[in-house]
Amino acid sequence: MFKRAKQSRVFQDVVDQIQEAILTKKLAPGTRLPAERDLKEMFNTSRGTLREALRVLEQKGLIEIKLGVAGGAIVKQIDTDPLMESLALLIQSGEVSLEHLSEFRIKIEGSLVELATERASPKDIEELERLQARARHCYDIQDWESFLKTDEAMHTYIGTMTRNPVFQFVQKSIHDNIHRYYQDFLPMNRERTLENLQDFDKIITAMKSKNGAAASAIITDHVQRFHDKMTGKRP
Amino acid sequence: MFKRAKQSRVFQDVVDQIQEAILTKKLAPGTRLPAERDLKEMFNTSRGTLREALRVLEQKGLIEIKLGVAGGAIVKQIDTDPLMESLALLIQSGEVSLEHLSEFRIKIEGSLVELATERASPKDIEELERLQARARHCYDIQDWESFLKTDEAMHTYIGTMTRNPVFQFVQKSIHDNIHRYYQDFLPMNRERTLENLQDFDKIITAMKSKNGAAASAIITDHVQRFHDKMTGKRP
DNA sequence: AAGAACAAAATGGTTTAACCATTAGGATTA
DNA sequence: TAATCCTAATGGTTAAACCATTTTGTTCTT
Repeated sequence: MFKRAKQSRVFQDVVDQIQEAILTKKLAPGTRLPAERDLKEMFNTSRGTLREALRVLEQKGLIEIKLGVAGGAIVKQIDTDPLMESLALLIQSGEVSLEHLSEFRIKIEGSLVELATERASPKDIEELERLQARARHCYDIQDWESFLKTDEAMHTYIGTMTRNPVFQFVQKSIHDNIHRYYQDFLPMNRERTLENLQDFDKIITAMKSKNGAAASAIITDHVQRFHDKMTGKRP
Repeated sequence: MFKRAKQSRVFQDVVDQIQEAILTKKLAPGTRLPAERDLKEMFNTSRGTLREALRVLEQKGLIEIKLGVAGGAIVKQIDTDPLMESLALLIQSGEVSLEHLSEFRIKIEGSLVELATERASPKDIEELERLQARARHCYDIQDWESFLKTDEAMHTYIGTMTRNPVFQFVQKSIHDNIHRYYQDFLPMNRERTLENLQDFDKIITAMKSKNGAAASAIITDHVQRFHDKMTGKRP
């Protein structure tokens, strides 16, 4: 029925107060908080306790701490980095496997591409073609590592095109984490890379003609093939 | 080209060492770390610095700290709570809106229900029917708050049925966050609640006959209607 | 005047030693 | 036997000092 009353953790109270101020924009991104020695006076606490609070806020991605004179705690623009770090922990701990991620991709990436197609601006298409050209160059000089990076950038950019930060986070974190362990499971070679290039050619073509359904179908198949290779159904 | 060399932050080194030990299962969940006064000796550091490290690990969700004798830092089973907290921060900061979340739901929840249908065990269906009965009871006594909680529990349970932690996290975090701000946008009433009940009746029926496509279609429509109401397209 | 070298000061990072608050478990008592 | 109290281990907090880094201004050299 009731929750246990708040334990007396002074630093938690400091965290809450500063977090509240940041979330309600009383402290805008870029703002520099007072020095630790001043903050400790304001909160009527010791410097050690205050620093524990700052450590927590830093870990949450709400502030960034710089050294030296003119240094201090600076309010950060909130981003998805802490989210991605948490996901990486789940993967590294084995709680989430690459197969799990890959299965999720199969279900989501088609919808994502469809949305991106609907909302694509001419500039977006240009950027995709620029990335695709770079990928082709990497293929030509057989630089698989750079190819993978470009591939990741393309997927991530398609996420951006949805104009929806949830999709953007999903896309970024999936590909960031998949690529981090890619080599262990599925080393790139000439054949796979070429297949990848051709798929993206088709996707960009479909996007240009605003054919979201087609683009979705192509990438879903693309992802499905990747999943099958990884899980060894078609080794 | 190069990253700046690691800054001398002793507590970060302590964090890394303990995190490494946890992720590689050298420290299993449930294990109790030595007392702070002992750890500080092992790492050859001061207690303050050590505590900053513990604070970070606690924030990451890797350990839990208990008070009193026989207390201390206990290795936690990693879960999705830190991920959900990060998402909540993004929402509270306005970086992600409920409309963004809702749009994401429309695209994903159909696939999720389809997967859940494929993998549903008889026990799962029983559990869903139990929850549905509870929801009906809440409807009968017009307890909208409990109804919402039960509704959230059903969605979350369907996530569990996918047997894929990624879907589980997505479902949990979406509904946890949507319901947190539900009342502000869309207060429940007799009509909406009844509609909700009927939709779930259909979904469970479709699941029982292993008709994933039908279940998917029903919930997608359900979510779409919710989204339209919230964004005011059909007020 | 321009640039290089140096010095000063502010700030975060760390250390030490002490005391307070909480809690499990044993000792005591009714 | 059961309730109560005491003890000791452990996390939480405080205080004062010193170290390390970095910006900024000053001085010296050419």
